[in-house]
Amino acid sequence: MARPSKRTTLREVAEATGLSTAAVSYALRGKHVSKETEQRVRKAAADLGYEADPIARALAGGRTSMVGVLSGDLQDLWQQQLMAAIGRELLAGDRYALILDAGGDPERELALAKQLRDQRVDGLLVSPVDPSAEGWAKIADAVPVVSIGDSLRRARTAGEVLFDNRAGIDTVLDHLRGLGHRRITVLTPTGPSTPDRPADVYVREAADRLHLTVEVLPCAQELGEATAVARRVLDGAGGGGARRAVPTAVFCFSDSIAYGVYAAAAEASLAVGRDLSVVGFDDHPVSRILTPPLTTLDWGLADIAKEAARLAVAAIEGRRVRRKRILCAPRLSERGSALGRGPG
Amino acid sequence: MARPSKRTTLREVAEATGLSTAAVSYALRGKHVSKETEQRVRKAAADLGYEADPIARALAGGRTSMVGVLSGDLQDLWQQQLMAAIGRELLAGDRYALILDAGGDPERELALAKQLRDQRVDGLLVSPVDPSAEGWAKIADAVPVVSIGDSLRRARTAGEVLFDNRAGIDTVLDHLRGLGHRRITVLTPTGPSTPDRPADVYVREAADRLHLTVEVLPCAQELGEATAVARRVLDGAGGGGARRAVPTAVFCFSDSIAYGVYAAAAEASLAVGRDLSVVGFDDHPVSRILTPPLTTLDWGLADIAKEAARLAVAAIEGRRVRRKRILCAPRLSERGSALGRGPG
DNA sequence: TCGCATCAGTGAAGCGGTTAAGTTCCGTGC
DNA sequence: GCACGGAACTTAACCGCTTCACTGATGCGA
Repeated sequence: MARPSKRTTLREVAEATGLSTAAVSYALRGKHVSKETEQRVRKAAADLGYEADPIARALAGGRTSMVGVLSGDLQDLWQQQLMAAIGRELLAGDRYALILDAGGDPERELALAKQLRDQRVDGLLVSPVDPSAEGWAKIADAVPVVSIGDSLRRARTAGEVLFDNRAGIDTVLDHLRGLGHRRITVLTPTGPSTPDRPADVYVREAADRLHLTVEVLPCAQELGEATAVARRVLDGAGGGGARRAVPTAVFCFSDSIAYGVYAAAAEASLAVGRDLSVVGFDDHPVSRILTPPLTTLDWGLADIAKEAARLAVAAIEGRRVRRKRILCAPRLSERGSALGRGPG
Repeated sequence: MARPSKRTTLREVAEATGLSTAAVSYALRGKHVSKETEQRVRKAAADLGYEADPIARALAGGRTSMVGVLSGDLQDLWQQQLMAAIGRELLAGDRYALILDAGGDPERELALAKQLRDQRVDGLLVSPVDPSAEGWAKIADAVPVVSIGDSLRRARTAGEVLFDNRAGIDTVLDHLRGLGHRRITVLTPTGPSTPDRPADVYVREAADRLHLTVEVLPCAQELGEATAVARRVLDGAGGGGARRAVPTAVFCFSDSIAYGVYAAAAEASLAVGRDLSVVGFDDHPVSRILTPPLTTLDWGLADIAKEAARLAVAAIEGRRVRRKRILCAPRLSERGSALGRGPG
């Protein structure tokens, strides 16, 4: 529990080599000293098992080689995938990825971001719950921030990887319309107070254009809750409790939510694909092994992780980058969960 | 990019109140000072928007209220769930959970653990790749460590949450035998050099006892790779490449792997449940919405997260705890993926 | 031969807190 | 009336590293 084995400090290496701590500090970072002393210092450091204390280093203003990765809601399976992928990407570049979960709470999200900033992470990747929060500005001023999925409107970020949601929505609704669907329910993730996310707007625009009857409902990512919401939808008892027509297709803004619909459909003995079409949004690996495999959007998770990491690393290293705003286009992974139906 | 807005420091609060920094430091932690000054200091601190710098605090030897959560392999869907659950659990207790991923690499795992220790996390939760590594000892001496899923044999940990693997294996193999299966393939996660994990041993013991023909194969968590391995198994071309009999049941040591088997079975036009029985190990939320729903073991993930967090927090706060070794018993979630078959 | 960069290395001042060891001041018990 | 003890603060020494300003040597062109 206590800290028995004191670690070797810079000073000890200095004493061992007969140099000043400053010289050693420089030497170990390959600056400013002769090749010869550098070798000598490195050897001594190795012999003594010296490893720089990241905390002291951070306090004195150095790099930490830590990068914060902040998920808005780690309950979402796709976010889990994304965070893991980003983590690996960064690890490959010898940086430590600290993954944090805001649990869908905008205040917590900001608090965590601040904590990360205070920990002197070199950079911060965030898939935000509340992209328009004021707080981002100050954070982005202190550390390079790359946002994923949404622009941090109030902040000057180091880059962003965005999803062309409008394209995604158009693609899916087009597809569903082409299959003959007219009455569609759209399930979007609940942001406790998701402010001006324009997804709803896009949905309504597309719906108007395509003459579709859509209903947009918020829905949590967690399977149980998603199932509950889906149950109500398939019951015709959605939204306000008013009894209304059951949709022929459900378009879910995350595969997690789609899984809830599968569960509810099974309970109601509805065959997904035949009796009810379902479309997801993320192409989670599991989606392809469902029965029927989930028709969903593929945004290229691996690339997203790669691009996001690249942007962050570039910013950290002070490199300029040509395009700091990446817009990902979706590809429809057409599988078996959305099928045609006679008109009506 | 630069750090423009300097944060208010302890000194500034001291000056504002006409006290010494020491007094302020004490006051803010409610020690050693009169009620009156404490109030005065708190007010000044609030007015100035003072927030202690965690790095400086850590350097000086204080608490950080950060807890490290280290996953051996965040590719595994169940680990994703577990880490997320632990994160929430800790968050609820006002501690920051830093989730890291060792990517299945034992060396990296230790490096990350050290990094975390050096970051002065108050505690460390770890679901280890290599529980018998020497390195754990020194880490556990510097920070309270709670291990999940395996004992850190060489280290004096603050607690452990273990799974009764033997019971799990017995349960599943018993179950499969009862259903009439005799030829069973067991797919275990690859540890790059998983040393003395006794799972294989348990499997063989149980197999001998039950007169089963089992083959144990290592398998990665990632869906693509798991599918590839499963493909070979269903091909009868497993292991060494020698042609041999196809098993009637596959027992997977993680649901992730089971998903790979589902995928491979679909490719081979085998109906899971009828033509091939599959059993998983984790009860991932998605498992219940597969077709057929995956028969798997339920270890009570929520409780695991809760217990692990509890042990860690207790250790951090220096509380003694009655049982620092929790053994979780599995419950068989019998669903549709493992069904009976005639003898043979 | 001199003046002036340049290079290798040193000293010391932080970074922003914590904490052990005083220093005052004051109420008490005897 | 006085030594004593504790409350309330202050002083100053770190924690371990980075970095700025500076000192000597050395090289070198003029």
